[in-house]
Amino acid sequence: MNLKQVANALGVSTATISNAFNRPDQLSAKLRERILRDAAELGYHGPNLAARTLRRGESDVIGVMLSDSLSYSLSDPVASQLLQGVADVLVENNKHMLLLSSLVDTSEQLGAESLPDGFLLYGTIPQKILQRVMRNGKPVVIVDFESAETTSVNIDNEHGAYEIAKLALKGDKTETAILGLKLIDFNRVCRLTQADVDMEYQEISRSRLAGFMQAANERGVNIAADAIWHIPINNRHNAEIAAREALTKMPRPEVLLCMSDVIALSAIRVARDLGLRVPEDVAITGFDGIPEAEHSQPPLTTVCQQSIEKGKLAAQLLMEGAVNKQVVLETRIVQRGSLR
Amino acid sequence: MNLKQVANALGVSTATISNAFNRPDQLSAKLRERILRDAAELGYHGPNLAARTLRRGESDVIGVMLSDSLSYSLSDPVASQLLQGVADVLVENNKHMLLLSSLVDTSEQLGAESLPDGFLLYGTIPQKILQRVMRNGKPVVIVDFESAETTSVNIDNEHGAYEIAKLALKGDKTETAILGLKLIDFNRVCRLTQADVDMEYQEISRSRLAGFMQAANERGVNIAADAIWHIPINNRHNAEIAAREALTKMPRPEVLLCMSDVIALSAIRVARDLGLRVPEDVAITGFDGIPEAEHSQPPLTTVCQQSIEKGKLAAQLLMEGAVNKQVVLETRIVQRGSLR
DNA sequence: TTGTAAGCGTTATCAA
DNA sequence: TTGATAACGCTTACAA
Repeated sequence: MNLKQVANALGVSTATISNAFNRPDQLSAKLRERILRDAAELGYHGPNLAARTLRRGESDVIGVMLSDSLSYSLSDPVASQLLQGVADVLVENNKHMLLLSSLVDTSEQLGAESLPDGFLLYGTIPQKILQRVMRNGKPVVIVDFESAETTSVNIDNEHGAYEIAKLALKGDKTETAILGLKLIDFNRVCRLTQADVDMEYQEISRSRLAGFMQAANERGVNIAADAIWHIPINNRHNAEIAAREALTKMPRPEVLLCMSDVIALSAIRVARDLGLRVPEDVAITGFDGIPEAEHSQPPLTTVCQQSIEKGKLAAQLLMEGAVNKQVVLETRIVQRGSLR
Repeated sequence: MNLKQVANALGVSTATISNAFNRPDQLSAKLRERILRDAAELGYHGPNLAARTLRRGESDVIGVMLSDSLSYSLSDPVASQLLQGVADVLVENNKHMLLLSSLVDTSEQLGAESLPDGFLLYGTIPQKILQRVMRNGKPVVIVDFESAETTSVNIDNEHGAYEIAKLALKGDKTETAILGLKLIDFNRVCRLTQADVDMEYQEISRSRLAGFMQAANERGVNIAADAIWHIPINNRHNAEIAAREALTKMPRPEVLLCMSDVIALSAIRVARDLGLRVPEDVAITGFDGIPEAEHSQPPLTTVCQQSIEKGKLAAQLLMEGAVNKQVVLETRIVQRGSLR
């Protein structure tokens, strides 16, 4: 059932049907009502999106490209919250959301990239793919990733990390370990070497590391490379492995600086399993401010980033067609029981 | 940059370019290589999806329609897990995922429904919308929702609820309350009346209620209507309100049967706030088997449904073009600390 | 292996 | 308000 058939069936021209759906001002209200109703009855619910897109050059679809796999991203609380914010704004603007992953590199995926009117890219997207997406000339907003040529929304990772580490290293605590995110290019949990620490690697994890290290420096605390864990995937399983290693290390850390709440929450559980009291035996800090962080025992002291708001803002900038605007959102420390 | 321009630039015919992307066997491997490389250099990454879809009648896009808002669904652990499973299988099959919500009813949304090659519907979708989606003749698989005319994936909610209630009501415990999901058509947390209990209402919550009630009957336990809470939205906020009411009710419940893990986890927290020991003062059970349920204190005894697997299976059935196949997945009880 | 051309369902323009 | 028509970018049958 297509527009032409509907026009025939209703005894009006195709132009009138098209206008009924796209330009209400081009016909009388009654006629429009009648057309919409009768068309629906015939099983015609509006112009075919492919044809309409081809003709208009606009699909009302927004591509949301995630740096990780879709299924990982949907399981990660931070990515989920970002998507919630994005979804809210897109729905409000009558846009549809097409999920893409920068890990998929098939010709089908490349073809799909021609459909959206604009893109929202989340996380560390390979330069090559970013270039490809940008070259098609549609609006792009990137989140949690820096690029001078694009509108972007970021948080000040280094500052947030600095602030919380400074808070954690207050007093006389000195034995400190860091449970990091993906810090090097290796797919298993491990400790860093000094060479790893000195390496350049453009990820938010590096900014957080820099913040931690600066605070440690200022407090006169030394954190050796082998007290820093690389956690390639931010999930419970990896986090528990690293937390167990860190908390059984001798001398035992009095402070555990974690680069994500997921990691910190796992660390709290591991500490409990090991019979350690938090924060008396070991203080633990997180990063992100996910909802679960409020409800652990003890609740988590963390750096709150408003992920939902970040998603909303990014989507809004995309809707507005913001050009080359770089936004950096504030973070704030939320002090709870895991750190006195 | 389109296929024709690329053909001109490379000095070959449009058919050859098209074949290079779609039918590798129609030209020599070297020529194909050259074309793909040169085309990419020109900024052409493959056929325009709208045009390709229009011509082929296939978009490689699958529409995933959620009964709730996108942003709520992304925040709900069960829906998220389902989406993870779906995403995995779709990506494997080189399909793209377009998110839709049955709550959105604009002409844009209706238009968007013309794009996908098939639909996966999750949750209680209004009959009218289900009909509309089905009328366009594309494959449809529904999840957590029953309809004789469609392939569907469900779990046996009544049986799962029956089993866990039977377990919970073992021994001499009799004072019981139920924290339900959406049981009536009202948007605030409240208790039921007897009339509400007797009402017909096609939701999984009703099956779970039936299972609870049957087990209670068999145990000789009476659960009054005013010991059953209606929780219209499955989130922490609503759950806490209901849990607080239930746990401060006199006589105080010894058993709290919750229709979701999100609710049960909130109930555990509320119990702790009230100074009640779980399970000594009040035993609490959940439903779903979300990851967090393993890590609460105490960990939650619940009915495990494998939501990720459910999503995978549904997507597989959709990919296979299964016709009118009704699958009911097993649930299993996982006994942990919240119920002895 | 190549070139040609019809047609997918729409929108927009133009003249009536 | 209508009807006719070109164009959007592609795929594919067919002939070369």
